Amino acid sequence: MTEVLRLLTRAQKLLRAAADEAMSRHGVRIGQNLVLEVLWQTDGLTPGELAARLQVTTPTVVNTATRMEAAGLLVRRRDPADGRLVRLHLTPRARAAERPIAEARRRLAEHATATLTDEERRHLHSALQKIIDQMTGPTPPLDPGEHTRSTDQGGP
Amino acid sequence: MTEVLRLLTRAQKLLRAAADEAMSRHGVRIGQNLVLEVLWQTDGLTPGELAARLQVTTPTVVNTATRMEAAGLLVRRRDPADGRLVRLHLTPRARAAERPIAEARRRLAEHATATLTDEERRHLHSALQKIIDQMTGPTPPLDPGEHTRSTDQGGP
DNA sequence: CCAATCTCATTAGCAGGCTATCGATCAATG
DNA sequence: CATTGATCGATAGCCTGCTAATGAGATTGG
Repeated sequence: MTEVLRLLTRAQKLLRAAADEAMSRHGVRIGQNLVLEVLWQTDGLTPGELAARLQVTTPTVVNTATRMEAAGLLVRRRDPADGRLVRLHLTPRARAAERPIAEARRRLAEHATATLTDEERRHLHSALQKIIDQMTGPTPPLDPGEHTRSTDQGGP
Repeated sequence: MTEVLRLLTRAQKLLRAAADEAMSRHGVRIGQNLVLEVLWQTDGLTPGELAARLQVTTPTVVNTATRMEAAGLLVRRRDPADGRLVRLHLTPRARAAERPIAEARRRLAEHATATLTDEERRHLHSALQKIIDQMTGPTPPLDPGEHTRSTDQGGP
C-alpha cells in the first residue's frame, strides 16, 4: 500500500537528478528551469506571479531569481507604475537556452517512458491526476487569490 | 509527453508535504522518518550502510543523524572493533514514535490512493517500476570512477 | 615495522524547498 | 495631508539533498 508512494518518490528523484544533469550542461539548474519555462512564455512577470504559477512560495522564486541574475540569465527591473513590484526579464543568454533545453527535456521524457505503452502512459497520467485531485481537493491548501497561507484551520 | 513528468513531480511534492506535516506532529521530520524506518528494523547501522539502503549520500545521513541526535531520537556510538565506524542507535523516544508514525503513514497512503481502484493501483505501481528500471538500468547515471563533470561537453 | 593506500565519517559549501519576519510602497480613510 | 492597513519583495533561518575536500583510523606491501 505505501509501496506505491515509495516508488513515486524514487522515480521522481531519479527524474529530477537526470533533468538537473541534462540542463546543467546548458548552464541552467533544475529549479531555474522552472522559472525559465514560464518566462519564455511570458516575460516580465513578478516573483509573486511566478510563485503562483509554479506553485512554490515567493521566497523560493526570489532566491532562485537571485542565482539566475548572478548567472546572467535574467535582470530585475522595478515596475515604474508600482514601486513594490519587481519584474523579471530574461537576457539573450536565457533565450538562447530555450531550444536546447526544451529538446533535452523532451528527450528525457521520452527516455523515461520508453518502455511504457501508450495505454500505460494514459493510465499513469490519470492515476497521478487522481492522486493530485485527492490531495488538493478535499483539503484545499490554496485558496484562489490567497497564496501560501498557513495550514491553520482552527478558529482564532 | 512531458506532462506526465510534471504530474509526477506535483504529486510527489504534495505527498511529501502531507507526510512531513503528519510526522511533524510526532516530532519527526520527513527526512528523519526515512532513517527511522530502517533503524526500526535494524538498529545500530552505520551512516554509510544507511545511506546505501536509503539511496542517498553519506553526508545526507550524517547531517540528518546530527539533527536527530539533537532531537533526542538517536545516539552515536563508535564501533569498538573498528574506530572508523559510527553506529547509530535509536533512543526510547524514537521507538515510541514507531507506532503512531507507521499509522500516520498508512493513513496517508490510503487517503492519497482512495480514488483509485485496485487495478489502477497495480497499473500505477508497474508503470512507476518501469520508469525506475528505465532510469537505473540501461543507462547507469554514474560510472564508478567517472564524475559527471557538467557544463563542458566540448573537446579539449 | 612502517609507509602508502584505502575506507569511513565529518565538514564546507551549494541548490532548492519551506515559514516567519522585515522594510518599503501603495491605497484608503479620516 | 497624514496615518493606517494591505501588499509585495527581500532576508533570516530551517530541512533535505548533493559534491568536494578533510581527517581519523585500518590494511597492506615492501
